[in-house]
Amino acid sequence: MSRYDPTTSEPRWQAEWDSAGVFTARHDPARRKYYVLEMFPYPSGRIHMGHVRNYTMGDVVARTKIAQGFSVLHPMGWDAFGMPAENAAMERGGHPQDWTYGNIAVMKDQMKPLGLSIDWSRELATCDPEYYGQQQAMFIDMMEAGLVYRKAAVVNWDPVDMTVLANEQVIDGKGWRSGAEVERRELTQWFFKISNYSEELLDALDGLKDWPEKVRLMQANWIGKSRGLQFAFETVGAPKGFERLEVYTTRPDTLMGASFAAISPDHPLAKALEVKDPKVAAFVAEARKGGTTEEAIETGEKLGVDTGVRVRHPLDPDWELPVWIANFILMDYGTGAIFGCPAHDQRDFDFATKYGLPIKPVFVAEGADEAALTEAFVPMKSERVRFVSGFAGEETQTGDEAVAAAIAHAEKNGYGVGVTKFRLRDWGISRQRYWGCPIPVIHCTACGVVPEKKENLPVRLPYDVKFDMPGNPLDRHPTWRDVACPNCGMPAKRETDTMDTFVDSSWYYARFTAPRAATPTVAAEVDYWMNVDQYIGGVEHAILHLLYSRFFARAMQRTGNLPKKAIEPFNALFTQGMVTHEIYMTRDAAGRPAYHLPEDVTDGKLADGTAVEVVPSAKMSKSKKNVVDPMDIIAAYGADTARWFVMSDSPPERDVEWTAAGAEAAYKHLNRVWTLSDRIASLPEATPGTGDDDLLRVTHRAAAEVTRQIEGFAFNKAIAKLYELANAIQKSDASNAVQRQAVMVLAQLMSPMTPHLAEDIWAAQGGKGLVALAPWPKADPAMLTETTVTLPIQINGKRRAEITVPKDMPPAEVEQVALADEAVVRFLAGQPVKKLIVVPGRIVNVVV
RNA sequence: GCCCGGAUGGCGGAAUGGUAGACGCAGCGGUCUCAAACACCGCCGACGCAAGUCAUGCGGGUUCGAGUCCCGCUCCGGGCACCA
Repeated sequence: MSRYDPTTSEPRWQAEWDSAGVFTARHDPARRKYYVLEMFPYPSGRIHMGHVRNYTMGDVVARTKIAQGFSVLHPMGWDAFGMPAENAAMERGGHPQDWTYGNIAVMKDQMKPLGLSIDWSRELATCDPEYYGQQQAMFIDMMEAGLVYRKAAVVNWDPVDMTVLANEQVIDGKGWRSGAEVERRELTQWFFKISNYSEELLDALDGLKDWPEKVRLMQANWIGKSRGLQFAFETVGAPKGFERLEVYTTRPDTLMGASFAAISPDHPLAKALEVKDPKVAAFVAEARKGGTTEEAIETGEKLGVDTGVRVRHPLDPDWELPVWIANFILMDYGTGAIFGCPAHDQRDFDFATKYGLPIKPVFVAEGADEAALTEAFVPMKSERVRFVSGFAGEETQTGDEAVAAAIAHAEKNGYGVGVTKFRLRDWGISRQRYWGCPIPVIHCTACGVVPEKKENLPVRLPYDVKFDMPGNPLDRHPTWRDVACPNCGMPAKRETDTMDTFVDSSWYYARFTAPRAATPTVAAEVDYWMNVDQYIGGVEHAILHLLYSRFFARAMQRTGNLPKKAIEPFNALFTQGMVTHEIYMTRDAAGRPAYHLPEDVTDGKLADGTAVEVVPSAKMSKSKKNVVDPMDIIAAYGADTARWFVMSDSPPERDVEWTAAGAEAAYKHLNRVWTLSDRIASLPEATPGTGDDDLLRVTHRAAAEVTRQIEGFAFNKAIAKLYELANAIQKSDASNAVQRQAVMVLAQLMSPMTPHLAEDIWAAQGGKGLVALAPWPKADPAMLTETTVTLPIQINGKRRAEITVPKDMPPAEVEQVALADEAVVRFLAGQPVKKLIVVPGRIVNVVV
């Protein structure tokens, strides 16, 4: 008898895998490659259970593919630029670079004991000049390709700290440190022309068959292709230069219901009016308060001011509409100006009701009378409506038909044109921060904006910076900032904005194929390894990161940095759920919450006996202290227990709640499996038994099922099957040889999830070499077939009996057997059978 | 506010439109033990003595048959372009 002892055996197997080079990715043209990638972590300080879950999923895929004979690339890196490093420097002193590299060292040390099949020789960090220098080279390539430009864009401005704030740093419209009311302010910023690819990024979604449907839908809605009418109102009483007001609408069919026009507070007309009209100026100033997020704008109180300017209705020159400035209109979408049709848009309805503007229906529900509206009538697109006013006539039609008719009418009569627009905006990448990739351009008074010469790359971040005052320290760094113009040699200034960290993460997957190359990528390596076959990460990245990566793949190909294929970076995507935990909270006298770590809470009480309030499970977060440190679990039970737990029970796309009981149960099961193997190993050679064939069939069926479930990303179901196989071996009375065979297959099938225990069992049963390299078990189809089948019999849809018949019995015979069944006869009680439905191999339903 | 998901026993969950609750946890009963723990065996949706009835967030609908499809809600979660 020997004990399951993960603490000593896990490091031993990790050393064995290392020395055998099991996980080193090899460019081997003779073998099929498989590239599996998990979204790389931000080096926040310590790994958490979410990381364990994410990387274990990737590991299961990678290990299965290795066993199936693929040449596997499974790399790891660090998304190492970002705000937290600067925040740490401001709060605790120190330097973002030191903080970041320190965290990377700690987290790497924490990841090693998990026994992940990572090729660490390809490790990269985005804050490494070796990485961001290549990124700068690509930025310059993109400039040359016309994919980069500058324009004014709004940012969150903290008027007290005199600094730009991230959306995260705006809390209830106020700066997180100063508490001052945030304003929207315009700044000249760098942009990538992702909008050049709107149509293509949308169309190509159809080809992403192995992406979750919901992610494709979210991206499609985000890109937001719409067909609408663009036309211009003729203005009355507007300042010079504003004789026309351009409007885009997706609902031109409601034009006859217009009761006002409205423009964004950021619209040029609003800016022109604010100069001369104090009332407008006051409103616009008020409307610019608050953050820049669409959520803040859309959920705030809808306010407006009448500018006094009027516009003529395009279909009736005598009909004038007032022009309002409204705080809910986004300058970034359409033309920043709309017409309001209160009868058929709820937001316009609320606005009109509030300010006493007319509400005039254009159509009513088919068959309904025209009556006063209590809310906007917005039909579904396919719903037929009856027009009661306007050019579209009296006939009924659907919304889609009406829109098309209205565009046709406008084009025929020359007052507007049908246009296709996208909601997707260009990608603003400028950040007024230090800890990011410097934008490699120089501003020269004579030459304008000049890219840095490629031979001068990387433009390195200076180390000697201080974070003792708000703002970007690069702005205050004279020797770094003040340089000679690369073009004319005259004194010039370096761009001090750095890049959005999403840029860093938009191409790292390609860099992994040649992480040390002197160019961003290397054709031969990209050709072999790309695309990523399986990408795994959180659903919170469903839109931005994934869309930016898809854009970057295209931009890189355009600039020759991603040769040949790789138009789509990720062939298959899996979005995993979060790891959650209950939150334990107490309140102080003032009612402010205090949070407590799970390890400090026993039976709902703190050590001093205070009862805690239990808040339902939520994403593990440091601020709520509902975290379990993976290192504690590994120390107590070993990595395999943590891995087995996060893969069992919950489906991987859903959240999983970490519970101490669950971890304990996982540990117990692994012990049971070890004990089972140990018992079989200690049986004398050639111990006879009964039921060999049964156990073999169970083993083959398990191999088939587990493989199917792993390949379908249903790890919880794979684990359920592994429980069944372990239970079956436990109960079996088969011969020693067959039991050994079964337990070795069990070890192999478990090896992606619990690789160390699998090696232990493999070795104990006399397996050759490492189980990590043993060929994946293949089920014999002959062992999977059944000869009989049990069919439930329903009477009027309720299950009343069951029969067991040969699998291939013809339906007519099944009917006879079913109707002759004693229970069926009893239930029918002589009633005539109206209908009999036999679904072969499935069910019989008798209708009376 | 807008876009996208989710909801099934005490708990996590399973179920190509075809026997609702696989598998696991907790619980209950038993074996072993002086005893406890461990381990092992068995039971385990609710109500009912039983036959059976009721059960997949709520309200409708389609179907021989609905957890699954359709319509209308509720609650919870993710995203909303400077968190990563």
